[in-house]
Amino acid sequence: MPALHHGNRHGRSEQARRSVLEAADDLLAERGFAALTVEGIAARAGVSKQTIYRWWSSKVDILLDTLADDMAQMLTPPDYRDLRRDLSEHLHRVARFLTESDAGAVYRALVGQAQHDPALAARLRTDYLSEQRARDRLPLLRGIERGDLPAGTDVDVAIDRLFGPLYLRVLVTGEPVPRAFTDRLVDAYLAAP
Amino acid sequence: MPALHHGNRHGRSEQARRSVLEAADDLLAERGFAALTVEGIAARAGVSKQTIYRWWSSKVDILLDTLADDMAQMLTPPDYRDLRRDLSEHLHRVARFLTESDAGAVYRALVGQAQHDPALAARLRTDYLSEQRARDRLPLLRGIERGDLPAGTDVDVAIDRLFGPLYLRVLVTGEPVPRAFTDRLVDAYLAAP
Amino acid sequence: MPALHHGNRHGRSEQARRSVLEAADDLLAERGFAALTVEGIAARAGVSKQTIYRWWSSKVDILLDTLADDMAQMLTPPDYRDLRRDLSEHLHRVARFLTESDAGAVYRALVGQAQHDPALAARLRTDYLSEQRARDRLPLLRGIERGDLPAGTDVDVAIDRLFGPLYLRVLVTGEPVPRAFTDRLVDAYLAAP
Amino acid sequence: MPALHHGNRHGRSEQARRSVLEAADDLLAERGFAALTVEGIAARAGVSKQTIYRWWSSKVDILLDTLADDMAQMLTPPDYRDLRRDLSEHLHRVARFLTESDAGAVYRALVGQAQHDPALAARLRTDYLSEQRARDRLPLLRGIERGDLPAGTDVDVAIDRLFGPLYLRVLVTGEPVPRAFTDRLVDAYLAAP
DNA sequence: AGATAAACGAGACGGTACGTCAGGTCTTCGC
DNA sequence: GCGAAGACCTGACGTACCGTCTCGTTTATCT
Repeated sequence: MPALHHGNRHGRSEQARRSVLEAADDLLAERGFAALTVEGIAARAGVSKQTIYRWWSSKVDILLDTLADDMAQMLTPPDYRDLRRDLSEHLHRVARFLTESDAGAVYRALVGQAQHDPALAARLRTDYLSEQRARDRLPLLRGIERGDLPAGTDVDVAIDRLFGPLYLRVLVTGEPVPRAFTDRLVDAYLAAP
Repeated sequence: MPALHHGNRHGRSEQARRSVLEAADDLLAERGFAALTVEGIAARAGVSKQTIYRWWSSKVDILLDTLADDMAQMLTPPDYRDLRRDLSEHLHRVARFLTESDAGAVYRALVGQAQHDPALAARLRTDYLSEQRARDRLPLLRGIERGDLPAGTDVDVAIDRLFGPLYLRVLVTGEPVPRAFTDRLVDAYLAAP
Repeated sequence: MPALHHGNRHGRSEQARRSVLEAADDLLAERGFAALTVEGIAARAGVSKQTIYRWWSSKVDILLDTLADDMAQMLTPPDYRDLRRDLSEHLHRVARFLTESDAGAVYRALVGQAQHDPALAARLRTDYLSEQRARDRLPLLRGIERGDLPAGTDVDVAIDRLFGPLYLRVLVTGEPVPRAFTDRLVDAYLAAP
Repeated sequence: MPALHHGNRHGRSEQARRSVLEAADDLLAERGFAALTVEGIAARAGVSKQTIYRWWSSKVDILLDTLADDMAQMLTPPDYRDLRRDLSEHLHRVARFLTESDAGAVYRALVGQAQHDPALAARLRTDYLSEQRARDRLPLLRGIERGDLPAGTDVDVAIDRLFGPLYLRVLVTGEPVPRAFTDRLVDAYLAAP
């Protein structure tokens, strides 16, 4: 059995890194963002505060770190070679990510915090949202290639129309986002693309 | 000249109330929500902390108080007896409210905070968003009455489709929301209501 | 029963002040200066760190505060109208203060700390030692007045000769300071004043 | 030129040892004992913390190490075969050691620290002060041998009387210790030995 | 000429305490 | 009785060092 890692010459402890990310995730889920503290994360992770501050600049920074992998994994659109189905499935997955997954809770917390913190907003956009936007474009671009959509289609506006109502419900009104709702958005878009 | 009010036997000081609301508004605009503290508001307003806690439960509560009047004032839709024009104008006003006004900044801060604070989320929805939703429905209801829209139109989905993309830009991507964009949303909606 | 004091407009809590001084004294006696921390004092006194820092600048400052009264009380020389007896008694009292009393332990800790901290050294000298020096002079001045000592006696050197050996044992060699020893110092001084 | 030493099989690096002792001495002189840290010494000496902890147990231990040689060198009493002159010269040297030399600063810091640290106090006494006491006795013992002092002279009390006032000024009152003062102590002692 | 093993630098680790800040509560006194 | 003032306890902040630990390198000595 490998002894517990207590630092070495070549870089950080992967063990400590994982403990921190898991502790942050768990505490966010259990108590919410407002009750999330660096001290609490350190205690839960069995890690010293200094170790956290050595590698992350704030609790927000930790949450961003937990988010990186999950988003690409969960939010890559499928390719059924069928525009309607691709959109329907992708929207549904995004809806489930946002409303049901732990990573979605992290994401909502960060978007909320970004309303108070322009630096976080900028970082979210350049590092996360732009990649997600690139993934969201894929089904539409494939649709244009196949001729299912007109050549001149404004893909960004399409994405705003398809996903905007979903974010409105998730972030503002708190209404549920069932498949019937997301499918209706697809219908509306395809009726007047 | 009447001396500054320092308490009396007949109800609260309107002066203190206004100082607090203004101070909160100003500090939010100047430094942002994260730097907004009850102590800072008290100092700026020339009021004691106790006075604030006597009448409001938190800084969020103060901001809610500043919001109440402004929203009804700024976000009541006009009535040109023309569905397209009503929607276009109303969406444009909402966009300007959200992106340019001080009250809009307060609103965004509160929606952000609501991501971390379920009690605030609930209060926002019951006390503010539902009223706003009622105002948003008016142009569409009038359109249905006039026969500009089919009788079975789902007004709530319509609102989600019209305003969702706008919120997506404001709260998430940070992209501007020019009139051209909001008009395009109206076009898309009217093309497939 | 009077409720516990939790602050008021005019002045500090005497209760908090006493708790802190007692806690500091106790902890010094129990664990020594090195283990004395502001956090520990706060916890023991049932007081917040903030309250300590509001009124004292450091643990050293607290200890100085505990010392003020005790020194004048314990170290005022008696007046038997007899030089030898006055000196003998005063030296003995100083020796007991330094070696046996709690206040003496505080004093030794502060003199020790003053070796590392010039600001403390200066403060000790101006605020405490100079007053003690004034008290130490009294028996000798009375002896000069009575003609028991020559008019030109250098009182300060006399004090150095009488008390120096005592401090050497207390601070450096750690040897005991019995009455036989202090009396011998008095004898030696009176033999060649 | 030999490359910098990075360890060898048998025995420690003399270079590292010297760097550490010098760094500790310099930092004590520059910033004082309170600001002296093992990390600071390591950085200044170009040595790793581990190397320090391998050979010394604390910063105090390092300072003790710097002191060992210096004391014997500087504080061995001369032998002029003249009691008054021997004592006068030795007292003067001790005074200069304590007040003017770097080693004296180290010594004062350690005596200060010993007030908070019984283990250090014990070690200082057994390893350093007893040797110094042996040196201090020499002039007096020679005086007794020569018949300059009575055979029954209590040498330890003599040392306390001669050196005590000096320590009082150095450690407590901070007054200067000029030759006139030390000579006066010798006069007083010889007048009533 | 290796192989070995002690001592080295670097630096990450779990901790303790620091001194500061804001939160929310309580008490006094002036108007 | 309201409001200003401000002291209080609580709890988290981010920092400085502590003393421990591993790692990969260097180098004197022993095969």
